[in-house]
Amino acid sequence: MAIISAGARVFRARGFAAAGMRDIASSADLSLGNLYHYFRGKDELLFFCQDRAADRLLEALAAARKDRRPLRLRLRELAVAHVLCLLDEVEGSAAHLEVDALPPRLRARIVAKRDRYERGVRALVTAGVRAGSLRAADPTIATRAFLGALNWTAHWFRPEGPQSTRQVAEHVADYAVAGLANP
Amino acid sequence: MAIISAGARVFRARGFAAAGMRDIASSADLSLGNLYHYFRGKDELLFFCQDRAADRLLEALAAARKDRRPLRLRLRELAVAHVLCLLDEVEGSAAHLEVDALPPRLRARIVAKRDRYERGVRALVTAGVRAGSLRAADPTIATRAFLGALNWTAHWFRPEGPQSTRQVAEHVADYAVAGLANP
DNA sequence: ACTAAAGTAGAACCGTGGTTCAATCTTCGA
DNA sequence: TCGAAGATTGAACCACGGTTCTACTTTAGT
Repeated sequence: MAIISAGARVFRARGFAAAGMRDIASSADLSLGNLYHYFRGKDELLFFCQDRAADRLLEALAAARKDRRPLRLRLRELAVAHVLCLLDEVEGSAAHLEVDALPPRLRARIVAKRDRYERGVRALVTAGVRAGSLRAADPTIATRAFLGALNWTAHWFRPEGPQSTRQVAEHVADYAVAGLANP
Repeated sequence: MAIISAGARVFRARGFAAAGMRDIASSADLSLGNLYHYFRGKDELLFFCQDRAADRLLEALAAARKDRRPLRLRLRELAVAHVLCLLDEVEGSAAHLEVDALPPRLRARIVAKRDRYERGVRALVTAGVRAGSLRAADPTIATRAFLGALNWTAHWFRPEGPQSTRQVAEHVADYAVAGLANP
């Protein structure tokens, strides 16, 4: 699946619409025609990128659900995993931007997974609110703002920077959870 | 400047690369050729959208600087203005996504303004940390996470939803500031 | 070794879309 | 009234890029 990684790399660098199949092919050390031997087209390639990233997020969600520690810690760990998914796995970044670039059929499948993820995170947040350890005037909005703080990392993080992905992920996660914490 | 608004609307709906000059023209009730009478090209149109939004953000920053209340309140008001800029002024949303779509010359001018804004916000955050009312392990990262929570709103907000832009802006701002607050 | 399936390549097709152009219509001050 | 500057149009140009096609090469099972 090195092809998917190459595609995700180009998607991330240039954006979906601006990314050319020729770019992706050469980035994957394939000829253009050969690339079409593996994928029906550009849409499908993006779909696989997004699908893999969504699966990874859902895995992290499942782990956070099994966990029995306080919800603050569980959400923090989820947040770290979320950011690492965006920064380490190149597919992740491509996945989170440009969800609407897909044709309806494929788009629906990704949106479904993404919604499942968001609902799961929201459930954790509301559980925390009920338990008293978290606070959120509007859990839906708070959850989206929480995820926004995480997602935006893909926009500004540069690997050449001084901090490792893990350091960045932990700092961002600390901030994101603090916004929900009950003082 | 109704043309800029129309352009921003299409940019936001379809994304820069996918937005066609024909779409923009018809959305602005202009013929394609006439659109080129007012703007040299697609790049310049995006540039004006981003430039206006950046100016609006800088205005909000200036207001937050003049303010003499506690930094938490000033940052909250800045956050509300920031989100409202994204949601109310259609140009705003177009501005924040796809910064890299511009040719180097124009891009540099936008990036300069955006950096000035981010530095200004970061200065407010570090001032709050020094004063003891705020807390941030890494002010640069915290500021970016803060702005991320705000910026991501443009991705998920739908005007048809139950809440007004102002309500959403205030909820998001509450969350974003809480992430910086010293408990 | 043989052959069928999969891998690989390069060129060509063709629609889309940014841009340009020449021509016509409005506006408005002199 | 006249004419120049700006507004407006529709069509045409042309490059870029997604996709397809056909032919050649490698692999793998019998």
